[in-house]
Amino acid sequence: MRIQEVAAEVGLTTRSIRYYEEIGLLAPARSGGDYRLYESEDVERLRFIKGLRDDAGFSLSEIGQLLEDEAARLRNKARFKATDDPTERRALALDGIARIDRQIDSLRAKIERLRGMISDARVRRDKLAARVEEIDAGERRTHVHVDRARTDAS
Amino acid sequence: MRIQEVAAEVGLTTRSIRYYEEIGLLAPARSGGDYRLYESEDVERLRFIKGLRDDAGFSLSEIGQLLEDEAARLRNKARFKATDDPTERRALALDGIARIDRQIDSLRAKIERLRGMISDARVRRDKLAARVEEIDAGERRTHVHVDRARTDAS
DNA sequence: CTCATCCTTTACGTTTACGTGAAGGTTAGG
DNA sequence: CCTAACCTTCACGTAAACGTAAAGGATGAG
Repeated sequence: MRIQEVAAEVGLTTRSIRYYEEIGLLAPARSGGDYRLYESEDVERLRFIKGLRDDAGFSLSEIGQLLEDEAARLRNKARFKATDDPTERRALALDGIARIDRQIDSLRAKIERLRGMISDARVRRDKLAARVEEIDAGERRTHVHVDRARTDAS
Repeated sequence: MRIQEVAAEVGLTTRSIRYYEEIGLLAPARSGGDYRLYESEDVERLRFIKGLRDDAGFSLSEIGQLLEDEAARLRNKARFKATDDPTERRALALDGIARIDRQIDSLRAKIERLRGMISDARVRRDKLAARVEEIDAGERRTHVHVDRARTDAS
């Protein structure tokens, strides 16, 4: 796959993709004529980058860190397969677990802060909902109610 | 409160605070000598801005949108107090609820995407943990306790 | 072989979100 | 009243994350 096709599929501009390569997030193969050639693995990587950027709001340097951890994971995996020394295999696995735990902690911290913001908002929401119910209770002739479904789940 | 005190308390630089004012996120009162004077309400607002910026990764323009919603909420609140027509009061409360729900939805969507990333990570983690347990089980069975800690290459 | 359409590198431009002085006014303590 | 420590408004500088155009090479259909 060449760059424009990848860009269309993933939803990035060619400039962004080249930029990501420039700062070391990516390293596609080259054709004889110096064209960049993207494997499905590269496309996956780009999707991952876009997800981290758009969904989680990570900076490209943070993403770089996560990808390096990912690369270390793959190196560990290869080394794990190459050896049969249980002590080394155990150490490799534990290292992988530590890396993943760091990633999870960072994601979880983000979630916790977002949750705090939600619960603040929910307090305000419930106050308003209570107002509406008061009014409705006062107006016995009407048959309306407030949708409280959103206040149930977190 | 003057700008430096606020900055220290909230954890922002004076430059950032002035910048937020410049782009319309804030409008503190002024003293006779043109000094900015911050009320506790302004400090709250700054905390809110910092939270959205750091925790949720919102851009300042997105934050501006949220704050406008917040301002509309306050206008509604004032209007709510000023009237006693139950129909209008009900409409105002419902409008406020709708605004808050939009905020919550946007936060929740972010959380969901982060959660997806966490569960991906957890799957990988569990696989590695299983490896470690396998190894430990094997070691117990064979009763081999050679200390190779210093011979491994990480 | 030709032409259109890709692709390449190089390089300057842009927006966001500030940092960092410069030049000067304000305020509180001694 | 003086001085240090605030504050003010310019105004230029910067890093990140690209946009955009120029100048030229590669590739595929006809």
